[in-house]
Amino acid sequence: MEYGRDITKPYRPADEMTSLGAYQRAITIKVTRHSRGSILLGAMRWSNLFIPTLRDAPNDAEAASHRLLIRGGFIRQLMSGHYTLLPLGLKVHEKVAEVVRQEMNAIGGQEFLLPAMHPKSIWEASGRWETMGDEMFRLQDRKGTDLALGMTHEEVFATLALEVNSYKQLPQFWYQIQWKFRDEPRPKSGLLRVREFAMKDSYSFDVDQAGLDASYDRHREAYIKIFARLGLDAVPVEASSGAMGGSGSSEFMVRSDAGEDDVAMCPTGDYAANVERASSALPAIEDAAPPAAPEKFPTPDVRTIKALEEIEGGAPADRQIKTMVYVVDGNVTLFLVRGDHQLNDQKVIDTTGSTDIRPAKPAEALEHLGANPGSLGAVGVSDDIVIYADHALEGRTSMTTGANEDDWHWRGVDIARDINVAHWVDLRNVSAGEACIHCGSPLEIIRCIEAGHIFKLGTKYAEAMGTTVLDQNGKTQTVTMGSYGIGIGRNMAAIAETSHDEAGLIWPVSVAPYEVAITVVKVKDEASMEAAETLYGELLDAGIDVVLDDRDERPGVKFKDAELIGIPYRITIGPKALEAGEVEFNERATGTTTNVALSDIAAQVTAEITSRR
RNA sequence: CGGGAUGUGGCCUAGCUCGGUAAGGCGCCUGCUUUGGGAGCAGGAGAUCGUGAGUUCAAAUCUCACCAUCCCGACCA
Repeated sequence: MEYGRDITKPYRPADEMTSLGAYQRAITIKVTRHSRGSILLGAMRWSNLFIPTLRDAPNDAEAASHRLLIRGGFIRQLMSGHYTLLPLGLKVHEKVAEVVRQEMNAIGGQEFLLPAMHPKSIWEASGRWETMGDEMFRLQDRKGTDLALGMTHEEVFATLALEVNSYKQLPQFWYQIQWKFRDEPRPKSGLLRVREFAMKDSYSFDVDQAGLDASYDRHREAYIKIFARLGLDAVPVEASSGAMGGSGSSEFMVRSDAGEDDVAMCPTGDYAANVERASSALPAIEDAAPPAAPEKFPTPDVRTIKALEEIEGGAPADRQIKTMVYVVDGNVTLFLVRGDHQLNDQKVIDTTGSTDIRPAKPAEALEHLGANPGSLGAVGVSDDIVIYADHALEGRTSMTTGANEDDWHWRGVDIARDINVAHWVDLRNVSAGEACIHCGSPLEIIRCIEAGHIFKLGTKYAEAMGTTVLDQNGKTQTVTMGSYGIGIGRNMAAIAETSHDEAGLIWPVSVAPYEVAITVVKVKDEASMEAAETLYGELLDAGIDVVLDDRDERPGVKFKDAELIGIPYRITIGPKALEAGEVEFNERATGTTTNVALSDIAAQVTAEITSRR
């Protein structure tokens, strides 16, 4: 009897499988919308599958997830930021999406599917046709009408919600899993940051703030469950709301060097925030009593904090005021932080509420302040220059700062007395080792992947679209919205990034491309192949997503592939053990192998897998 | 957009300094041998050396331009 490449000899049902339609149905992974139980599993013989594994990763792939997803035959790049999901990649992607879908449904989410292409008008209504800038892909149709490829869907959903008219219909949780297009300035690390990707985006609609708070909390809990099921250790952290606006947001962060965000975390777990908005407690500094007025003193060639520390009559960095000159909405604006602190750009954006921000050019500083960078300060500047100062400078006296005259500085500056601060705000970067604002423990700064982000949007978009309902008093109320996002492919990459070893990927059962592989050591051994086919049928019947490795390859090749691809369990059928009525059962994550009676293996594997879904 | 790097069969690389018409490994095809950890032998297919221009008797190699990709910084799921 011939095995191996013979696709005309399926396990079952033999007659059905000979029709092309039945065969296609069988090999198609179909994930239905409502429950895990209805995931239909295909007939999967490895000898017929397209799983192009590679021994070497392309040299321009650096991130572990990127390398392994390519080597394992999950993805291929078409161009920068655009990836093809190969059959194996699509299976994982669908399973991640299905976990998300189930948890959204569990909190009452209703699934939609919105167009990816939008008219200019709705983006103009929210003001984002302008503010999204180059991030938005734009195009025109044959009539010359301006269109955009959707990068998010607040506008469209808020428009749909025009048909909700009564508070009695609220809250509503609406979501979709759909493609987003973002013209990222720098796509990177395989699936971690791309320009075209599937996102689950959901939106809540409530009559009031209390309703929004509750909707937000329900999403937060759903997200915690989602990440737990995906095998991701995702920590909710306080986040900046960025371009979305709104009153608050949390990011779900997965610790990884491949990430792009830094999170300040208290080791006790009582505080975690993106450095874009993190704060910390600083020890108080005792200042000497200031002189009656600041003193100007010569500082030839001093242009840096460090140089000012070292010069005769200078001051340590924590007694200096660093003056950063920016242009905000066209106006020169000063941001002051302590000399040893770093200005955080996101905090500048968040506190000013503007996205039109750039550092001033030296010529602009010279024009408005009278000196070049290195000698700039806020003492005695014109009243029409708005000054923001960091909290760490509040109450400080006897400070040193630039005198707005090259080669001169002030000392003895009493900030309250000498500088006209308009806004006392948080502007500085938190550094590792600074004290937690809750418990005083030293904070750690941890590199993370942003796996999800939830926002309290408030009424911004509903107002723009005119989305209102009548409340219990018959009064018109603008609905208040939340929006909640999870990148499907990004999460897939995050799992790969955090769960692999030298041999390859280690998928959790919940998203594994196959739950178990049956590896036939010697396909030409009839007894082996028969046992394998029988077991394969039993597992299919039990609803297990199983692949039969019936390739006529040496066993080493098959073991390596199964490990690279990260299939959680492997059943090895070899002639010797089989004579004793046994097969090997191997767990990918631990590497443990046990011999199990052939008669017991199906039940044991099924129990193991179903307990881990 | 600023800085750095790279582009040679499907994948990894050599060749480039010092021009002479492309080499090896993996993979693929055929045959034989092999069969519990990426097999061996023999034969074979597959490359306008990113694109274009220039220099030269001659360009993968030198020059210029462009394109693409990756990495580091400003943005976000």
